[in-house]
Amino acid sequence: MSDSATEAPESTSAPRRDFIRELVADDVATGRFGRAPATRFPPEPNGFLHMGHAKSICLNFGIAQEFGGSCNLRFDDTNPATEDVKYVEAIQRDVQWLGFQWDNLFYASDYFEKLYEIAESLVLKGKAYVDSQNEEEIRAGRGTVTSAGTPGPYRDRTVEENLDLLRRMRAGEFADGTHVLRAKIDLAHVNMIMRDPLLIRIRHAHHYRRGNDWCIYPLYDFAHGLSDAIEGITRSLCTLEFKDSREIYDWLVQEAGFEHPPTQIEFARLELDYTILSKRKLLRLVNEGHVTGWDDPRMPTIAGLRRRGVRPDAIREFCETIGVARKDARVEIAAFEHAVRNDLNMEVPRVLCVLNPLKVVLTNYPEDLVEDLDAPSFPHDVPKTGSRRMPFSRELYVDRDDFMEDPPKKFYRLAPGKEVRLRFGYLITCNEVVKNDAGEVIELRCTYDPATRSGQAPDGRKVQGTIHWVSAAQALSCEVRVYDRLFSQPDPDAVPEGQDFISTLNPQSLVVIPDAKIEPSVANDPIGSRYQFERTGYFMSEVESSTPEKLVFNRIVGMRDSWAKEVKRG
RNA sequence: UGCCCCUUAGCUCAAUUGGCAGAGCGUCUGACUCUGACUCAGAAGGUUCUAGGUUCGAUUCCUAGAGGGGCAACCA
Repeated sequence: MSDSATEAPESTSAPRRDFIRELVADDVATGRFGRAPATRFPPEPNGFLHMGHAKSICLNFGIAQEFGGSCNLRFDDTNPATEDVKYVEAIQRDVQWLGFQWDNLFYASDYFEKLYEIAESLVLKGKAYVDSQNEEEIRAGRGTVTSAGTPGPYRDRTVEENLDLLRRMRAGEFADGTHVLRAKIDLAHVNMIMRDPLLIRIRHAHHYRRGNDWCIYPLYDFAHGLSDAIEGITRSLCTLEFKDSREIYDWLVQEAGFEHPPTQIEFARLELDYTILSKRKLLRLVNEGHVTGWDDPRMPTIAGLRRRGVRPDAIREFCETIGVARKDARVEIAAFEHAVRNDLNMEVPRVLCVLNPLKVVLTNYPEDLVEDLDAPSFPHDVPKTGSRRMPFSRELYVDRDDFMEDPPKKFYRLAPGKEVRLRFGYLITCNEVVKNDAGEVIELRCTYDPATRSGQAPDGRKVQGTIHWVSAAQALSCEVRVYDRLFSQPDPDAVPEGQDFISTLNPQSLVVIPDAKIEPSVANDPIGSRYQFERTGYFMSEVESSTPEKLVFNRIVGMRDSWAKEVKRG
């Protein structure tokens, strides 16, 4: 009587929302902003996008989609020294590849005029002034976290003088660093950011979009919130380290007179085990040649993951599962790998490839016979169909890992006197081990059971192990690049004094196998095709490196491997 | 030693806003299997950072403390 399952409160799959989505839902319910939810993804074009950005992209574009709002892509290009069109192009490509389309494409550098007008209006209201102290003097005047700052000698310049100076700054009359525009707030404010923050600095530099039109450039705090406001953003999502900036954000949009201005919400930036998500550090890896470029398949960049073979669906799925919160978070790489496998498992065809070939001769198989075995491309639980033919002959290759001369108890692969099943083929038994002078195993001599072509033994005997193989004569030679985590410890930055994250680079992050053997059925597939190499992992033929003569495969991710765990345990 | 933020299972997050602490991933066990994969079933895993307080009742509210993080760039 107690098990009246029908009565259970059908836990309506209530959309579990994070705190940001709660706020946005509330915005919609109350009409707080008087407009549909509007977000933006605002990268500075000074590097390639990485997984951390993917989290932000999924959040910003996701919210726009879910609430019928809009999301802009805005380049926060206010620093001429670091930015470049090549990054602008890469970022657009990566966002689209991830599956998102912006409602508007904007550049903060297009707001320079508008921002300058706001600057003049602040001066006119006595809310901003031109400071002519040098960098050190300004820093000293700001005080410390435990002591108040002190007003500098230029703080009380007249509006006329400030306006004149600001206009001459813009006109290019002054050298870099001689003057700066500051908001006039409070040098003793408990929030350091509010101690007369710098708004505009002089930089006689070439900007990749504005050329030499401008010699004054707005700083982040001045440009960011106002750019949001200009675009009619409702919620400005950023990472936790900007928490203290919220106060100046609010101050500026208010002083600039925006109605229903946007509001900043901070969330935790993503940190991933065994890798680094910092554009500055990734740039170092590129510049110092530790990787081949921003799109090196070991890089946590979108471009690197794409080249590795990861599909955008997996990245989006991953971003959804990690959620968003206000607490610093280091996510296990296993969670990402799970998302990648989960995505690929249902999508890609199976194929057999022997990474470390060991020759097997079937001594009782006819010399010249080549059979054509039928092999389904998907397992029973993947709702896809298709199959290919696999040649089978007297000489085969199997993987060295699948043979042990003196195996432990639970090793159910090939060993002297033991029988295994060849995937899609026959049962074979190892009779003889051939070694070279150095004592290395170079060939196995086996017999096959002709009655087991179905994979079943007519007498009903059970065979524990099934291994993959290829026919030696027909197999294609290929290169396989086995990628592993870039760093050898979970937190690459956790190093002894005097060292840095470079010292924790994993020397085994790339292992090249120059001569692997793959079944011939893949010969005519388009380069860039993804596969599961059965029992080995997921792979993609790489467009950048493959040639018609020799395919090059990247390992996207290995299979979950409980045997490896068993071995590790001893 | 100022201000602000954070602390719930190994990890990431929940807990209908004060009412029996849950999910996914990971781990382990078993079932299934021509992939040691997938799938399925189950288990272990918690002093909700600590100490007080308010309350019939606190993960939730208050106070103090501890630990972690952010802020003193003419970077973003």
